[in-house]
Amino acid sequence: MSRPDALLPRKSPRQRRARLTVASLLEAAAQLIETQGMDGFNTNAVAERAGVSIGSLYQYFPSKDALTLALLEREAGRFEADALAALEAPDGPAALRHLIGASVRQQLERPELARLLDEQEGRPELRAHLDKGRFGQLIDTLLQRPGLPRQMDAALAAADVAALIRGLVDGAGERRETDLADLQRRVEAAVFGYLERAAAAAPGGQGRECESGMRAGPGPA
Amino acid sequence: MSRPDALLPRKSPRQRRARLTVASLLEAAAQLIETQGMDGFNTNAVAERAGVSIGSLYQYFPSKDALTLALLEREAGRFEADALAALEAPDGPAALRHLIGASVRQQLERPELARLLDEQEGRPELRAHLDKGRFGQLIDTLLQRPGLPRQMDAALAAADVAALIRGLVDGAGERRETDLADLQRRVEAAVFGYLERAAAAAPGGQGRECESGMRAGPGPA
Amino acid sequence: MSRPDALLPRKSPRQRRARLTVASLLEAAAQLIETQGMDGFNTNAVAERAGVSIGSLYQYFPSKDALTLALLEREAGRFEADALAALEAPDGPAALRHLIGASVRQQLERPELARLLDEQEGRPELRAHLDKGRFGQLIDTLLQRPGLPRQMDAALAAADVAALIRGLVDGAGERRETDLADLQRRVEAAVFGYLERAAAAAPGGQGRECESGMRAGPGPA
Amino acid sequence: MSRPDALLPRKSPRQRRARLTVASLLEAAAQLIETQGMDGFNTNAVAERAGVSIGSLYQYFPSKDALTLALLEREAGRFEADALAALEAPDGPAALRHLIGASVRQQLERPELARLLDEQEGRPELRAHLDKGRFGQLIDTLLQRPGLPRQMDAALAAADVAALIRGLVDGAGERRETDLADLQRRVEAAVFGYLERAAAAAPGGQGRECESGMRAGPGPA
DNA sequence: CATGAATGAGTGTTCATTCAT
DNA sequence: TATGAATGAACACTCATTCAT
Repeated sequence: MSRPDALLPRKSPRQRRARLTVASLLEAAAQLIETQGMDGFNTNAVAERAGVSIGSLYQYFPSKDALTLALLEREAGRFEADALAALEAPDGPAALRHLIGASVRQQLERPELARLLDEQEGRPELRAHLDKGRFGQLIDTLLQRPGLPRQMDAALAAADVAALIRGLVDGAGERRETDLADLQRRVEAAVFGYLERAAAAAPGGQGRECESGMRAGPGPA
Repeated sequence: MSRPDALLPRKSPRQRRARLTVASLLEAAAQLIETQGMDGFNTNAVAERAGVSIGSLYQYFPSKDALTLALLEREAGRFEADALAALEAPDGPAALRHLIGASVRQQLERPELARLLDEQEGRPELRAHLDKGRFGQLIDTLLQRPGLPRQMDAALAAADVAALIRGLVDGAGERRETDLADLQRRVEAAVFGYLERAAAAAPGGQGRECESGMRAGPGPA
Repeated sequence: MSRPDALLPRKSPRQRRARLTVASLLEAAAQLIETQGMDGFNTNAVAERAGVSIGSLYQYFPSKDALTLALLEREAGRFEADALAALEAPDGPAALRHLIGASVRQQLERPELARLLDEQEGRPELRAHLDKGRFGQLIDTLLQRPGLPRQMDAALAAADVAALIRGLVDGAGERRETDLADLQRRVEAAVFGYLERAAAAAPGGQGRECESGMRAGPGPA
Repeated sequence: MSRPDALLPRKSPRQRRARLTVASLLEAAAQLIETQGMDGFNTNAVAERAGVSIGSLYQYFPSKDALTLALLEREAGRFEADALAALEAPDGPAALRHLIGASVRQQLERPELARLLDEQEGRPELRAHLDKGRFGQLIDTLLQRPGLPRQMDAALAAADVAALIRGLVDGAGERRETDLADLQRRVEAAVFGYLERAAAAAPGGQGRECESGMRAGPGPA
């Protein structure tokens, strides 16, 4: 907590072995969080499960928070790899649908992990170091796409959409839902419903879009 | 964690002094959680801030979790006192609007507390002892009211609406929003949008309601 | 008390330093029990007297009971190292005399420690994990040797002899006796007297042994 | 621990109600010790089980040790009421047999209580205030009676006999024996065996008594 | 006198982090 | 560089005892 860089990985692993070590540490952390909750997530246990000494863990991560952060980023990366394809969708609704799909997939793949990491993102120590709103920014971008109702405050709408997606998928995860398609359908209902009505509430909103392409299309594979 | 009743209050305060002690303990816990996050929430600190000895805390709460639970219930009680009025609203939309209002008020009054307590509700040790889904059940009831689109799976829809409200208000709390009316408007957009579209998606959905009383009315007092 | 393995040593010390740590912890525990009684036996004090941090104690002993158990076993080991030679004695009486000698030596060496540890053995949490009756079993074996009166219920007789030895030497320890030879003489009187008379009481007991080799011989060195 | 009289009952209960309160406190203590071991024996629990406030407990007993002591004395009194009849026995062996009978009865009636209280007697804080060796003194007296082998050191022999009886009956209690007659038989074997041989070992011991009235008679009623 | 709320030193235990080897 | 022994601040919780009501 002392040094300002206490959250950055201590060194980028250049050698292959080092990269492997880092990867096993992250996966060990993920598994512990999944199976035992945040209570079971302690550095000694992570090291042990990774088959590495606690000293080695601190070679690569200067603090527990740094490890948490790295895991958060690993998951964010996985999500983005999936979500960025949304940018290539033909129009706004399709793009948004793809993004929702990515969220749903991410969540239902490792629900407990996703949910608990979501909570960690709220921790003040981590928030500062998080590419915060990368998710929100992506949505922000997509909301500009044609075919979606123009929002008064785009950033706010993006944040709302992000929060709304997160709330729904976390809830589904807690209930151990597994039906991706159904969840996708409901999230789309909420997102597109919100966009339409929030926009409409603004003076001069465009009711016309009520029957636009926003109506549930085929959705992503 | 030893006894099964380790979460029930240890003894009910009979004397006035005792009731005061319990109240200060709960409020001290609330304040600590608000100002320092869950990290600052430890039994010794709670007792100190309440101006009471640690022994007194354990006279009334057999464990830290019991204290957390009691706080959770205190807040749930406050919410319900506000929310139950929804049952007296003339129709479904009005009732739902009132419920959303209660949620928004609760959240924006003590945003950090509300958010962190929401997270605590997810802890397995507590979930079991929680009147789980009191919120969801209330919504479930309201969704049956006339004026709202009939949902295929009412319980699921209720859970979704609950998750969606919670996601949006938590997000607003994190961003330290203070404009209750605007937040209310957006949550209504999401909720009514979801209900309409989720219902519509079901075969034989009723497009007619698109212009029904669900459209933003004056909102709750 | 939580995990079932909370009494097994947590990890075996591999490095020399670790072995030293464990040994000092055990000896510190022994000394505290000796000098301050069980009241002074608390983990923090043990660690401090051992010149080790409390954390180190818990590296090797998962709980206070585990430490107690280990100490119990250390002492049992010392006793057995001495007592097992009894098996090589030429006949029953000689063997029994040797065993009594070992008991007497053990007791008078560190009387308070021996007495208090004896009491600990009775604690339910520990009894389960104790090679219970190793002492009794040894006696059981010796009682089969020639030259000793045959007992009706050998196991019961063995238990009685064990209890009787323990009672006498504990009592002597409490009185701070130091004359090993005299104590040995009296314990032999009780043990052989018991064996002869308990056997005689059974129908067809052999009064003949009244003047056998059971009469106090020279005893062990 | 401060006042020198911290172990004496704070006041002799004169009124009938007070005597009742004291009695229920003692019995509550006894039951807690029996059922939960010394761990369950704490002042608050005793008061609660006795149906009395903790404040009242401290009205009658200035400290926990005072309560323990009083319980110890209650049990000693019960024992003596039974044992003193031994003084009226016609000869030494009969008297001793009666004493053994009293010990056996006392032990098997409430074995766990008896055993744990025996251990408490060893506590330094209590030993000082105990009519120590009332048991030993009684034996001492009995050993002077005709018909028993003369011992060199009568006090030592008495202590040995006491320790030996206690060891055997405690052991039997731990094994949850219930056959009073058999236990009595074995204790007599040990006691008389010890007396005969310990005496015989002294120069000029009287082998003659080998077949004296010490041989197991009918035993006490 | 009885009550029971309040006290607080004390105890067992955890876990992030350091550093000698 | 990797190891794992060691550290110690921090924390949950207990219980003998006091004292205002």
